[in-house]
Amino acid sequence: MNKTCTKLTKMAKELTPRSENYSQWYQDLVIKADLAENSAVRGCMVIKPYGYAIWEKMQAELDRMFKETGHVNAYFPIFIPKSFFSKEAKHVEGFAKECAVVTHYRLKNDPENGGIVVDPEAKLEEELIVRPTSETIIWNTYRNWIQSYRDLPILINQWANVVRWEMRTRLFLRTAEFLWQEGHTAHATKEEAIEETKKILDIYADFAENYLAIPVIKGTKSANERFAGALETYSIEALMQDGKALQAGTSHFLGQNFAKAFDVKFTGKDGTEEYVWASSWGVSTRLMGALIMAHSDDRGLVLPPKLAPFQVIIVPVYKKNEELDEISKKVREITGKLVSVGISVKYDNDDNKKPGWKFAEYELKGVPVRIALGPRDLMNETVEIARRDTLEKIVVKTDGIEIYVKNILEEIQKNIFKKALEFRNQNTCRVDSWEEFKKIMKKGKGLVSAHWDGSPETEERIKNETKATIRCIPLNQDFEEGVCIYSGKLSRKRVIFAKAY
RNA sequence: CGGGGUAUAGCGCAGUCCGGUUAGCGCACCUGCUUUGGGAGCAGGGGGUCGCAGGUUCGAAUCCUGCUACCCCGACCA
Repeated sequence: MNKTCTKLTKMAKELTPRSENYSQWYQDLVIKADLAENSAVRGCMVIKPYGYAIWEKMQAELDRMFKETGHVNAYFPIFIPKSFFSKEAKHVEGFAKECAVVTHYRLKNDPENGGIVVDPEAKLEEELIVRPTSETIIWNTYRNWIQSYRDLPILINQWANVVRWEMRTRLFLRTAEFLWQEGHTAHATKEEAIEETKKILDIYADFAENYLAIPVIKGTKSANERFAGALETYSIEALMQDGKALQAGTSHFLGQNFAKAFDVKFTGKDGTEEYVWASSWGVSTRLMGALIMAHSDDRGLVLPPKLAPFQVIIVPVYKKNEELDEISKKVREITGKLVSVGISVKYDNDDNKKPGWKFAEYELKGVPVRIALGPRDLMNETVEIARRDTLEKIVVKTDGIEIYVKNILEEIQKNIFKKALEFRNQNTCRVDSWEEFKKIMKKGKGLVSAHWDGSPETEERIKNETKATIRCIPLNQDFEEGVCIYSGKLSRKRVIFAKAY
């Protein structure tokens, strides 16, 4: 029984519930498009080259945004001594149940049964936790780096893998091991740390909307959903095509919790000693899942041009080899023009595959623009251009093609965001009665904006009765008098409810 | 950890109820010819410890027992 396909088939159902042949296309997508396949390791993923190229594009853009705002990259160990981990009470409570633990450092041959066993002699004095997140080991390090206000702020980001031994995994959305970036900043004042937390949230929202082309809602988390060890968790929340919400990125204001746990103090200008203020923030390969689930259609992926490993695929159509030579010559000319305006291009002149096969293949891979070029075009000085988002085809003159394609790419980027936004608008509603709320949640689709009395108990009861959770308390909203949908108590704000991944 | 399912070629599956020659089908793969503007056609070919270990039987993919792995629904989840 193939794990990959079963899992992906299921995921495809979630992606495109309206599609009849989802499983076929998604298997094709993932296996042929090299997005990912499950490895033998429980709940982990293999990201194949094409999928990884998308991740690299994301990395590159985010990295640039971080650096433009004064952040630098560094790297810390994957192993965290157990004692570090338990220093912040809430933190350990939040992560203890999902940690991989290293207890030994050596194997040896098994003389009795053959094979290899863990050498009992090689037991570690202190167990090591495979990082589920790096706050503890980083703050333990920061203690040695920070003495004075002159050492602050520290604005460090780390690109790394982390392991969370989830009871249940979902491809891309919740894997046992995932790749991410985690920022860990240290500040002299509370205000500065909060400002940093919000600044990063803005970067994430900007990235989600302008690169991933996924509209997001910025907000704060309720106490129940807050990061273990944070005073405030900000997040961006997105709506997937199956109507479920996805937390796409988080930015945490940690207060002085970790500074206190790891005794990180600094001397201020006035000579007084104070604990350092902190933020931490991250986005992960979950964004790959978001990208797939937000835009895919029955033909496969739809990639925003800004994140496509290549934006244009050129497919030659020919019968004889001499024709291919002619076409290839023309393609070199066209490629040169496209590259000159910053467009990335791939030319697929593989003789083993027919044009029709290639058309379908690159649609699965979500390549934004396809250019087909055959003898007919050579004669007329034209090419056929096809858009992935609308599937429209049009024949245009090769003269000035670079401007034409550049415009199309920009249009696609805007258009898929617009589509996603329209979908979200259609699937978001304001609800003021408990009966209506229950009815909507029974269908389990979409975002619901409703009043909540602010108590964790009410939140818990709503969750138990409907499976809906508070995704976030949106920022920048006007106060609005109302009554809690569940308890009837007074409320001054609406919050976003949804079923979530 | 509870409930339900699955395990047969690289992938997707049929065959299991009711045991019986040489275990099939589609895709993929290899060879040849014809094809090439939307996943080509024909002909031929290769590939299997039927999840593992026992048992019943003249005979087991099929029945029995045990085990393992995976999937789904819960519990859990920044």
